[in-house]
Amino acid sequence: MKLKLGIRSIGEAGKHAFNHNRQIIQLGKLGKVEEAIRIFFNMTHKNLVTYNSMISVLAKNARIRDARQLFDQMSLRNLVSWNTMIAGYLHNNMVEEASELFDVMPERDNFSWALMITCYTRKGKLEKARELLELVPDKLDTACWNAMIAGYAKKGQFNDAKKVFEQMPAKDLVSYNSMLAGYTQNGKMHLALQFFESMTERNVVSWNLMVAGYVKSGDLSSAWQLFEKIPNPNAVSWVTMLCGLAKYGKIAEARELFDRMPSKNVVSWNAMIATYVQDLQVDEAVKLFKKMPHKDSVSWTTIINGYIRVGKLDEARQVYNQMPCKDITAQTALMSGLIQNGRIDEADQMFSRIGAHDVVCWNSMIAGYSRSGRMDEALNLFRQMPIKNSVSWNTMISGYAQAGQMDRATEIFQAMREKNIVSWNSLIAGFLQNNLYLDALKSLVMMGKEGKKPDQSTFACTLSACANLAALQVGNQLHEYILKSGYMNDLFVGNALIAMYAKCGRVQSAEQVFRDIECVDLISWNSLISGYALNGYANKAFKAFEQMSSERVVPDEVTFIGMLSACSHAGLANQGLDIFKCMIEDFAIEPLAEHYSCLVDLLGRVGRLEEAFNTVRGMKVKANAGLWGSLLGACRVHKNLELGRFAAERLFELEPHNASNYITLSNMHAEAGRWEEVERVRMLMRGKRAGKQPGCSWIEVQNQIQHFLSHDPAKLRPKNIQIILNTLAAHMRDKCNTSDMKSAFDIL
DNA sequence: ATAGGGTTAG
Repeated sequence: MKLKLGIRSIGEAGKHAFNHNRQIIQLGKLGKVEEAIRIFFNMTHKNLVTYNSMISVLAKNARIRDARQLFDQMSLRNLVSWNTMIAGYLHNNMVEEASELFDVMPERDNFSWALMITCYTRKGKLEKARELLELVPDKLDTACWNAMIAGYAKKGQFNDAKKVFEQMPAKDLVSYNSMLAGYTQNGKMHLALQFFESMTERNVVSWNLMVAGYVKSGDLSSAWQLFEKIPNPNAVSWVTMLCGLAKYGKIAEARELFDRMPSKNVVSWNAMIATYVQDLQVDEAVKLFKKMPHKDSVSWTTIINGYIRVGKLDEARQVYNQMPCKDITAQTALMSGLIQNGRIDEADQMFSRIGAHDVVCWNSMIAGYSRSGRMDEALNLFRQMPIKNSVSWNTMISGYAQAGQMDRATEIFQAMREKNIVSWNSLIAGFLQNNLYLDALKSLVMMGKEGKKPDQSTFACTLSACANLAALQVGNQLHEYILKSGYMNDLFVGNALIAMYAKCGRVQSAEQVFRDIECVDLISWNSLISGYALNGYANKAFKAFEQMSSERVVPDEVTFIGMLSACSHAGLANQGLDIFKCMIEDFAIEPLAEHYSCLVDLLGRVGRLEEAFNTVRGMKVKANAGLWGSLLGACRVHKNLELGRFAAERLFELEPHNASNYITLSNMHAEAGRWEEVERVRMLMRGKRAGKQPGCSWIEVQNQIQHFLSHDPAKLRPKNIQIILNTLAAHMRDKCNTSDMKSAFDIL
């Protein structure tokens, strides 16, 4: 009797534990770790599964250290406990820790081997994964083989993937899909289609892969055709197609699809909300958010981010406050919102109050400090964070680079164990930002030696640095490199090349690149037009504008900045005015301060100062320093002291520490013989402690950068350069009215 | 009920 009762009570306790274990797992999936932990501690009858489940939940919710602690505390472990812990490390990208456990575990099964192989493939250590695959005792278990195929396929090593695929004794559908994923994820849709059609058996995952592949490669109509043929589309199929439409701006079509979905899950709702957020239609997003039956943390976070993206921080905070269970993602979202609005100290307070930071949260705070130039605080956090990922390291590298501390950036870079493309890009961009071309180029070469191929952003950032520095020689070398590495068809790279050549004064090369690009976009046109403008080719700019219109490319704000500045550089005031009018009336573009700035420059140069000033008075946007600077310059040339003084005073408000504004005004007074005024402005300048940044320019001659500082001692210059400068000065004196050009001679 | 391999949302 007693025994029976005992057994029954154990049975009931077991049932109890069973239910609690399930609860723990479910809460873990919802990200509610704290609640899961509470249940765990309140359980009187914990069994082995309870511990295993708790370890899994902790590991998957950024509490990997707690997970390990619990694992170590267990008096009895089974194989699942070991596998769960290894899976936890896999989830947190901690391969070394996983490998240590794998080495000491008492026995291994197929799960253990597959886990470890996946660990290595995720880190890109394919040789290591391959070694392990050879050692797997059970050759018929497909998971290990499949993990290996996926590893090769994701890296684009199709031949290796295919070899493993053909070698494996028993294939299942996942093996086929892993191969297929390799093709679709790497944009090889031709191969993908071939493989897909050769498959005798397909499931919805195979179809979904194809649709996603077409979406990714920009072939929306093929994606749609395939989507419509899917025998039993599931939620993933619908969401993939929806996001495909959203990606190409077809918001209304995406909504239509959403309304047609037979069964919507949370992900479907979240995808639609994210689509509206991405399109900055936050009100629409909120409407759906309020309607959706079950909100999860992604739904809440999307709305919070949506409000932040449109600058409504208060609304974001309200939503956050209403959120029932604030997980780390939501906390980080709001914290980033504070950072983006420059409220970094509030963000830091919030950071301190967060209990369990994950890597993303640490990284966001570090990025916040780093972007505001507070590198000491960034470093402090970086040192404190328990687990760093590549983003953490890269943030520090670009932070130091922006702060002009390339020695520190290099130190961080060298201390990094696994450098990725972004690390190299950050370092190279840093060198370029700090005018260290040679170091940048050396890094580019070193990067190649270490087996890392530069990507489009390597080229885009190096080219834009070359453009800003007019470093033509480096730009040319990059161009050759780009041609060799096959990135010429990338629009980012192509457009950066156009801009580089244009800014280096090589209009013909810019045109050549423009012609070589297979399918130009608006940015390509804008780069070309700005290039013409910059180099004084107004007629070419006009022609390009006509041609782009005939090809049905619709100009934007930037196009018109280019067009107006083309007119301005060529002294074509009336055409400029016409274009300005056309922009507003025919293209419904609201002029920005930059457009007005061009207009003022345009009118000011030809002496139409009254009109320039009336333009400024009539404008709706706030005038910027560039605009007042143009007006002041024009007033000096055309000797309008009264208006010049007005413009100068606005400039003193906007940039009180910029000495050149004070100097221009004081020179104007001097030229008019008003010596008391000269003294007054000089006093004002001293009062504001305005410092003069010496005028600086440089050109590249035979791979050497030659710097020129205004008023630098002539003896520091090479003799031949000084001779050229003197000759130039003589030419200028010959052509111009000396008193007007006085400032131009400052450099000589 | 807890651990592995292929597809979707922040």
